[in-house]
Amino acid sequence: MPSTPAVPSDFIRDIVSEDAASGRHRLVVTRFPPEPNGYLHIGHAKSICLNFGIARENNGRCNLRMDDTNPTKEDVEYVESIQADVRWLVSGWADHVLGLKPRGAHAEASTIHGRPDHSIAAIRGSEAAGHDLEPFFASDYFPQLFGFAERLIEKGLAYVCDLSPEETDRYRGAPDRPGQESPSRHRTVAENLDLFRRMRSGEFPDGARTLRAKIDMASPNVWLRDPILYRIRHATHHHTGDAWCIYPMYDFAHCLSDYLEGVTHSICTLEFEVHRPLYDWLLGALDLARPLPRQIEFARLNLGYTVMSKRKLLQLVNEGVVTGWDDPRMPTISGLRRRGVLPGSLREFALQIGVTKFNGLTDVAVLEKCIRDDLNRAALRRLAVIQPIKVVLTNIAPGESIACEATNNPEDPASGTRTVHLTREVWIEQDDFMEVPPPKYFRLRPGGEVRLKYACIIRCDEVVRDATGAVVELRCFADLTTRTGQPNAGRKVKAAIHWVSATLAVPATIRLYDRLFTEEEPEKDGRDFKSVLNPHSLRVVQAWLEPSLAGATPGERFQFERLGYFCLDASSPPQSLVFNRTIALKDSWAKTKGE
RNA sequence: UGCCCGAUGGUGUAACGGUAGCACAGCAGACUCUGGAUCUGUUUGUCAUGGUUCAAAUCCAUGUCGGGCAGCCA
Repeated sequence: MPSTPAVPSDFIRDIVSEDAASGRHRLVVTRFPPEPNGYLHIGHAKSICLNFGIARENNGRCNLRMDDTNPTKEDVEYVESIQADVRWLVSGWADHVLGLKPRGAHAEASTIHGRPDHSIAAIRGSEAAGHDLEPFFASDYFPQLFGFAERLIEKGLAYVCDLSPEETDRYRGAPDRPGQESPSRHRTVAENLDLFRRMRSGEFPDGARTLRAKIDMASPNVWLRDPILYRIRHATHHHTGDAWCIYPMYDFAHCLSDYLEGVTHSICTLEFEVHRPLYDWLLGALDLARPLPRQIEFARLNLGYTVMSKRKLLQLVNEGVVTGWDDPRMPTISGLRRRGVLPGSLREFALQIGVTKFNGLTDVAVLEKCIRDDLNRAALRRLAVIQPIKVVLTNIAPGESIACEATNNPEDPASGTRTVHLTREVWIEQDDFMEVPPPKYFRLRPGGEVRLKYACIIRCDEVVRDATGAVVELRCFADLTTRTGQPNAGRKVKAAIHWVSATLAVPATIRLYDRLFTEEEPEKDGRDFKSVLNPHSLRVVQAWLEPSLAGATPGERFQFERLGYFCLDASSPPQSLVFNRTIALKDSWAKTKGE
């Protein structure tokens, strides 16, 4: 088992600890602020674990906030899925620090030391009983944000600009070339206020005007070249409907949303590093009454054999490469869940990979190790045969059934045992028999012996072929004195293989998943990620399962011995069984065999 | 090419001027009624060049390489 320190440490946690120790804040508050324009993926899981982990370690709070300032890209379907995914991931670990608000609550005005202020109250999971709660929405702050914008205008720090999108682009200059001031830059405060209010009342069409901060068109940081704060968009918003036709930009909305919620540490990914001066400028320009939040950036997750952007994942969904956002091959949280991954595995993964500013590529083996470790401890063992070959046990009578006791989970003695029945005809895996085996092959061969796990040792006496010469049946002798509790139970053979009774087994459909891409870096050297899709990422096969599996419930996970971990699909129809393979067991024989 | 950020074994990550450690992967072995799990051992590393210092992965300088930034996206 991986030995991860109980209290993780990284440069961000160090900063938070120092701030907490300095007494600068009453309570450590972080936030997880996804835009509801897609499903959450494992990269978001890293961020969730960081933000909720910090809140948890400091007995603080982590607000879930929809960063929904762009009505044309967002949808309620996404806000629903995001909530479900966050709750699932955090459940049993950090629910108590999950910050939400009473449904319908808005930011409220107050006065602090004679200065006007606005803030919104949060309720932590630990005090949530009896409340009807919902996430925070940046769009709930549109009224306050509008007020902050007016304040900026009044201070001469923002102006309404008449430049068209193309002109704005041209005037911005380039990273190595200063920009040029907009002709609108020197309007009076009164004129700006009037124009901004008319923008809001719907007097102008999309793109006609913007509100911009007045900073420095010659700044080497292009985000300080009079960035746009508001744009006109006559569009219906998923949360505010048609109440607004101007919408704030990310940079303006984000820092102030953090402030309104009392966020102390605003943790985001590296691409926002160049935005930090703007984040600080905006907060600094408004003379705010309470301590300001602080932005800290870390490297986003890159994982081998997958892509990690919502845009590309959406493309896979839209083009039918996968069946949906929750296709078990997707690196989405919902995909991993449907695949059978436990939330604790993802949390452990986040701990293992750490948090830095180095933009690296994480080996999927780390994730797989976390998934296996978790499932190894939790999953009940069952017997199943995927590629069957028939074995006839010649010394067992037709209709005879021999009860054998099978361990449910060797890692957890409390899980007890169950009974499996040995009959004259059983299925074993085709891989577990070879007529002319290579060296070091331990399984069944003509004249050889192998143990049927939990049952007895069998000896292969005869190989039966069909007209084409293909092996269709093995006739074997079952040494019943080698059963548990029998005199020869201790007899050793080189291998124990899995099996199911051919007469009692239940059929099932099994979906065998493999990585979605054939290359560890699908987009290496600018190549199109769709050109390296793995055509065998899904294989559907029929299998035979031990009868006890007929009662499995959707979402239930098992280890099919020697094969891997499997999860009854959430949408498995009641009268038939559909299992998803979460992950195969490590197979050192495959390595030996491969050379 | 302007600005910002980064660089420690194959991969990811510690060491906060004083013994380069951990995890994953790999390899070898032990054990095993799962070729799983477990256990033991083990290969491999401070981007380069200067400087400061008794002492540098760590501080400074220069260079190299990698990433980010020029949406009315977030």
